[in-house]
Amino acid sequence: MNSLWPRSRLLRNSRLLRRADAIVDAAANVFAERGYHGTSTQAIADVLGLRQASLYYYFPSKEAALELVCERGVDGFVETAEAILAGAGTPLEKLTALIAAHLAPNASKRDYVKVFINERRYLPDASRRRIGRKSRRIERCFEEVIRAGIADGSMREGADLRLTVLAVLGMMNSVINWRAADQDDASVARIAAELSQLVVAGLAKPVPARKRT
Amino acid sequence: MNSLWPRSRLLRNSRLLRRADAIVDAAANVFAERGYHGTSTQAIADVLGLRQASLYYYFPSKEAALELVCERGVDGFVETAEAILAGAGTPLEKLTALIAAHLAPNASKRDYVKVFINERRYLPDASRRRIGRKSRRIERCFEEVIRAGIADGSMREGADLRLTVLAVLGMMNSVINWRAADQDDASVARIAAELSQLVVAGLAKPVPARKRT
DNA sequence: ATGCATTTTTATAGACGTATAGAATCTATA
DNA sequence: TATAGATTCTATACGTCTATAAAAATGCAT
Repeated sequence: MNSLWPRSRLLRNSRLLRRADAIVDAAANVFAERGYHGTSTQAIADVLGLRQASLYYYFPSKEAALELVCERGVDGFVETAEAILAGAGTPLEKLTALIAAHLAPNASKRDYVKVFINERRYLPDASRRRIGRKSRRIERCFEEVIRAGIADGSMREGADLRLTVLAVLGMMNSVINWRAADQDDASVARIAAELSQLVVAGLAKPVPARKRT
Repeated sequence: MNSLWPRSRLLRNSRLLRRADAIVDAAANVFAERGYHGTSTQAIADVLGLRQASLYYYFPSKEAALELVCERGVDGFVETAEAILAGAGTPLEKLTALIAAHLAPNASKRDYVKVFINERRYLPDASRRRIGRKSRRIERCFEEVIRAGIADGSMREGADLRLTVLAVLGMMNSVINWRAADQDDASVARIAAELSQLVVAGLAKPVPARKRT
């Protein structure tokens, strides 16, 4: 009749996890604002109305906190991207979907994404590499979709694939640093639409096709 | 017959300036690698084989050093961009030239540019605003050239101008963070060409024009 | 060589930052 | 309400960091 853990332990865990979540959220907030090295554990505690030393009940070190934040910052990106790649649609449609999906967390997880983008380089080697592997999987999704587009004739050949992907990712990742924090989710969708348009069609006006009939 | 200052003073100044240059160069180097807040004045001194306290003969504070580095990082960008805008050429040609000019310092002033891009947000308010004004002048150059392109029919209408400019700048500014440091100047030119192509033409294959004759 | 100005060093004040230990307080439940 | 365990607090060790002051060393013109 007993479950694996006593009820109290489950309760404890759920409360602990909720609180831990709030702590990491505060860390993300301050890291995003002032950068990892510019943030003192005191500043994180201030956001929560906690004492500086109390944080160490929830994580063993400041570095560990950064790791948690970055983890959440990149979480879901890979899965979503790979799902889009595996799903239905033309390469051009998938590219547009990838861009929209990549930008969506700009609204829902702003601080986490910002920290992931700007501060992950300060992670200790081990976790930086682990997280770097995820980044590379995302890059590969974009690569694959463009490769497919070239193969089926919908995208132009001749571009340096890797370079193009890094450029497009760089463009998308810059958004977190210039989009106003107080804008709504719709603004992210609008940005995604504009960036897709830019990446797919470019700025030049297409040569008008001769009469179709 | 006397110049404004005695010869010794000029000599002093030129030597002082050369040395100051080396100091700022070392600061740029370490700031670029570890970030502003991740850098101790000790680390800068180590690069030079100097004692930590000796740095303060050349600048009054670490913040002042960051300011000098950022200053040099953005220096020339505005002038070059405005010159291109004022010069001859079609908007599309000018856009390509702007992109090439914006990327060129990636090779020649790598550390300075990297610090300007990644660390300027840690500048004290006054200098951050001053340097921010320069950034906005650069943005305006891109805006103007696209506006001109739309006006003369060479670029497509309907895009959000400001958003497009920020995206293109974000794309270009990301280069400093992913281009391998040990590559030659030619690689920057190649990247510039690719990015121009991407921004101008997009990834989609143009609909083949019906027979021209 | 001497003397003056420049540059660098030593020494250190004083603030701040991370992390630990153990005491105090809170919470849920019997 | 008494108790056990969870959470937070106080106090503090200990290292690191920026910046200053004064002494020492160096370079240079005469």
